Amino acid sequence: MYEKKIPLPLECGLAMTREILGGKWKPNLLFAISQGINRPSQLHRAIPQSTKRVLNLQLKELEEFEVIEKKIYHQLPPKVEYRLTERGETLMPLLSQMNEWGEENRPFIKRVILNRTKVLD
Amino acid sequence: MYEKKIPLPLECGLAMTREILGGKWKPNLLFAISQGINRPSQLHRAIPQSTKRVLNLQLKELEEFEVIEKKIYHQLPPKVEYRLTERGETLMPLLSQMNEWGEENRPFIKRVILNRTKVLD
DNA sequence: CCCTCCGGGGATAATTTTATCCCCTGTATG
DNA sequence: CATACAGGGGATAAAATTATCCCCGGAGGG
Repeated sequence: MYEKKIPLPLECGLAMTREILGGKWKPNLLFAISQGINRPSQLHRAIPQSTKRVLNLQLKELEEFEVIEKKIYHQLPPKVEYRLTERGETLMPLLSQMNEWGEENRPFIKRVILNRTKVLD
Repeated sequence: MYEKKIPLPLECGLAMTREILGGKWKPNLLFAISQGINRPSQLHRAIPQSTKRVLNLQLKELEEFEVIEKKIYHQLPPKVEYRLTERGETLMPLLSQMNEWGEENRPFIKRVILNRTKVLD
């Protein structure tokens, strides 16, 4: 994993949460897993904008912080399942709120983003 | 501002929220402003790990998405005050939860982070 | 005159995060 | 044999975000 050169503020709750949920696809992954979409290939199909590779990296970090658990079935073809840990469960309310707030404000935010380039017509 | 080359999923609530709160210091800024620490120099003193420059950039983005408002008093010495907009107020519950979750899990997260390098003893 | 404070930002570097590309084991199916 | 599926990851590039450096105007106090 990439080793940070700039230490992050370990005494700040906000920074801690950011460390867990800050990854681009982490919230989506957690959300999906909580809904039972818990196998790597399923997750990739659920989030096709990303790549297996990247999703694996983010999953690994979620696992490192014990927010999800990985179960490997030593079979052929291989089978892997992720699921939320207890700690992970405690994140769900937060995720829901993030999603709700985003949905409620989406129309506006979208407009702002699109207007950043449109103005140049 | 930097113009993104990879378009973000405009139909996803989580992505929208990330767009607003994703900046490294944005949650801290919002939190501080909500507490009445609302002048640029005060904010910088409250978040000395960052720089005026960087804080200004992030404040500008928060302003762009109408989460905060900037009031400029044309005086000498100049005076500027930020405050939450209505939209910004709706973020506060989210921020509180992020902070709480982070605080509750801080000991553990901290340990994980520190152990990433310590193992090499 | 020098330093401090208030506010600001251009230019550029460094860091961090994501993406891309391609290869791997092994089974099954056309 | 080729392709698809299940799982995985090294190497490297690109993108995005943060940091650093230094300068600006103007007022005020030693």
